[in-house]
Amino acid sequence: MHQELLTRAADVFGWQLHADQQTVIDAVLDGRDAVAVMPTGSGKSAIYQVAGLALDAVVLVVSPLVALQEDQVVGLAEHPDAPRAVTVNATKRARDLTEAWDAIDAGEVRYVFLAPEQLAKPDVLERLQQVGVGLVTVDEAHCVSSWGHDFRPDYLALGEAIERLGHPPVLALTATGPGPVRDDIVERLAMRDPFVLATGFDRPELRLEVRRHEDAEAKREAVVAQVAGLEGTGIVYVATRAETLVYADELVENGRVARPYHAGLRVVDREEVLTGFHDGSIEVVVATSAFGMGIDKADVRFVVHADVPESVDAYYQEVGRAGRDGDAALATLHYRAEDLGLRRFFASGSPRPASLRAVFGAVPATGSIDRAELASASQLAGRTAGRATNALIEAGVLVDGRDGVARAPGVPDDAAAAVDRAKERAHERERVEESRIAMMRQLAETGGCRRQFLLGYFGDEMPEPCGNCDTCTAGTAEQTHTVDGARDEEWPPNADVEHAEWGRGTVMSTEDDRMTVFFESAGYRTLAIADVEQRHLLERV
DNA sequence: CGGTACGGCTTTAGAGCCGTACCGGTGCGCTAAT
Repeated sequence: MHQELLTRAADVFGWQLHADQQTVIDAVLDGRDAVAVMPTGSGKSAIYQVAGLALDAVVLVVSPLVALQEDQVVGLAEHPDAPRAVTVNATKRARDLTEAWDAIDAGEVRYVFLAPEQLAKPDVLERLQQVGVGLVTVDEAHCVSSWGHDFRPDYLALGEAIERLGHPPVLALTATGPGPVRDDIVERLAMRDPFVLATGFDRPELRLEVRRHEDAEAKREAVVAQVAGLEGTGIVYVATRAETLVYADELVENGRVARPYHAGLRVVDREEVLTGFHDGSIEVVVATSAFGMGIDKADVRFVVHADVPESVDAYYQEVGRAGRDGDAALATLHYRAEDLGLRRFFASGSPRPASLRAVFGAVPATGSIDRAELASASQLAGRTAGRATNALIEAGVLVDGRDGVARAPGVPDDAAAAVDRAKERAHERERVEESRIAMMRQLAETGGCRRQFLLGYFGDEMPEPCGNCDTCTAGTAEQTHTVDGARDEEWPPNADVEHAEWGRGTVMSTEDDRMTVFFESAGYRTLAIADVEQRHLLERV
């Protein structure tokens, strides 16, 4: 990287960039797409901010939460020599929005922060096309994979929006990107031969524990008793909004300064909890998964899961909020197999066939239709229409085109066949989701080292048990894990394989007599290595 | 999928059991009512 740019980064922002950051900056300045998977706090934002110093065009930053965008703009404005940054979103007053766009048009703005929903609006895209975008950054890029399909459909249309901006270099940033998620991001954002950087996932200062329960009542008592006795600040994650209230009450009765947090609270209450947590006046936040992105407190001492998370990815993100200062921290999962039921329910909501038919029927046989028009033409709620549309696009019967959604070329006019294909594809997705829950179950139920399992899931091999988890302490980890170098050579992590029924897959990890493979159509599958070898279940491809 | 609330039932009046219906997470943008 040029010394000149390093000097400017130091002058403007006061940063000494480390080698990882520099290689990614070099890649995007060379015009390449890039994916950077780096832990929170390792300076991901510095990558696009410094790249922006070297570019003479707008740096678009797609970010999931408006509140985070405002924080980033404030953060940039604290550096007097930093280029100007603005946000574009629906919460802004009309006058401020006009002023922001005027400044963008006049070339006075370098960083533009917005949510993917903005890029779904034709006028926003048109104005950005005219002013010219030099780099598209997708922050928290795992949202593309986890939210795009149903919750926030506009995430899936990002790839098309990027094409319409002339495909400037695309930079995807996330802290959680195991192979399958990374591949999904690359595909959805239509990235071309991206430079991929994934730095270490291990957080050795976190002690990992799982406590198993049979009875729901006993579990609740155990959680309250544990958290009441823990030192310092922490987070208790629960599955439902109602539980945040129950646990917060019980913790208060047990002498802790605890507050509930979930997305249904009034904005002022949410802000109060966030502020109190950050300044230390609130010791324990009992929260649903809404309490997450943007939490940046160094001295969180514990994360306790009162309910099992939906995936290993979610678990790792949530426990990763403890111990950012590098001091010892505790992550305890209170596990009941029955709690997985709620996760299955959340994962099971494929679009109804009637919605698929309505959307397909509303797309003209020739030409295309705007996504917003599609919702009204199909007489469905916006979100239902968006999900059904994405399901049809995923199934390949519709395409996201320049002027909206259109019939895929070469696909028959037959609505029933189109709906069947989309149903089949949605079913595949459900199988993948179920397999992710199954991996969470394995992590909770394994007698092996938790950290070895966790790192294996992220494609990082850890040769020895970690010594800082409950199974290592209990001694079961040592018994369970046997490293077999020869086997590892034959089925190394990230090897591409083919299975007769499940098709193409990627080896995630091998342990004991089993190996875990991620299949695009069937998700995570654990195979007995003896079977694989004797019955030739897998082929290297 | 699993928990809970509730209505109806009974070896019928006070309490417990059973079956059924319902509910459950994440945020953007926009609109209507205040």
